[in-house]
Amino acid sequence: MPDWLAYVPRGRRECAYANVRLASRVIGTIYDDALKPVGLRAAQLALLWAIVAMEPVDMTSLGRETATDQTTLSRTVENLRRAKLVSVQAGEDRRVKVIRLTASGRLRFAAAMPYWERAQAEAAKLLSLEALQGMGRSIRRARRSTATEAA
Amino acid sequence: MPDWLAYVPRGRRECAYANVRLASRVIGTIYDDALKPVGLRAAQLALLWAIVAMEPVDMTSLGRETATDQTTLSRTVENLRRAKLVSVQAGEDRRVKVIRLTASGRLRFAAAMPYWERAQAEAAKLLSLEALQGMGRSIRRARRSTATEAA
DNA sequence: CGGGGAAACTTGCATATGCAAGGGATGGCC
DNA sequence: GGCCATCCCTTGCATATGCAAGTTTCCCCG
Repeated sequence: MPDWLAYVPRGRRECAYANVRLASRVIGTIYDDALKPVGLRAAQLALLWAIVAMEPVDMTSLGRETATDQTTLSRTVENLRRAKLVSVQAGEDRRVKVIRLTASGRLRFAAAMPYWERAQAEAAKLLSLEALQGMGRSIRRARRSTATEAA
Repeated sequence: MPDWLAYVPRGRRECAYANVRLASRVIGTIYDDALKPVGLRAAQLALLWAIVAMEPVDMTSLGRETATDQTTLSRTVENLRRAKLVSVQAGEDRRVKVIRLTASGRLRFAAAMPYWERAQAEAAKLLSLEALQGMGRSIRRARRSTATEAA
């Protein structure tokens, strides 16, 4: 048997990325389906959620907290802006863009919540939300500490 | 405090999708970086890996096992084909496409393994690979049973 | 055999994702 | 006051992702 065959995912050596991406796709589909009635994609609600928690917020902070590349945010935020869910204004420092929810963004966010609840319940049937939460916490903690030591 | 504020992720109600997507992005970056020397993206290695395990395999089976939409596969497999890592031929049933690794696909896969090991080790610092594996298993199990009951 | 429906894949469109490179604004340093 | 390094964001390119709709091939049933 050639060496590389030993790496084939038989037994217990599974690729961490393959697992997390599988989970991401499956869970994402659940949320996308559930949120269809409010016309939001799962990723959009997640981004709105972060903005709700942080507003008024600039692109850089948002990227840092959500571990998202600037360039991705630049465009996903623009999508939310086109949908009139957020406003984007130049800050006092005019390099900075200040992002806020609009009134209709708040309404849409609130309207999404019951559907989000259902998706969350659906997801809970597939995997442990607690495990997921632990995973998120541990990643965020690790990122914070590496950011600190890099500074 | 308006009702919707209660849903802001303070305390313990975190969105499952936000967590899994965060993990997916962070882990994906680790693997992408690690695999740069062999010129593979993490997603491409994951797909090659599935093909290695299943070849010769058709699009539909590959999609079922990896929980990937047909249309996504249609294009990601085409990318691998352009890179000459896999071959795609019409099956006996000419609707079916039969996917196999090429010789150079095998070499590249083998070459990627040491870098994959490093990425895997790096990922293990951020989260529990065992937890991730359990999550993957539980999702796959659930999907199999729903597929069965739908049949 | 000859339709018609079903199966397997592809194409059109839209979003998300990120690296490399670019553009404008700031601020510190002279 | 002017210059340049730096910061913040955007654009160009490439990949991944999936729904809706289309195309080709197959097979069953009459």
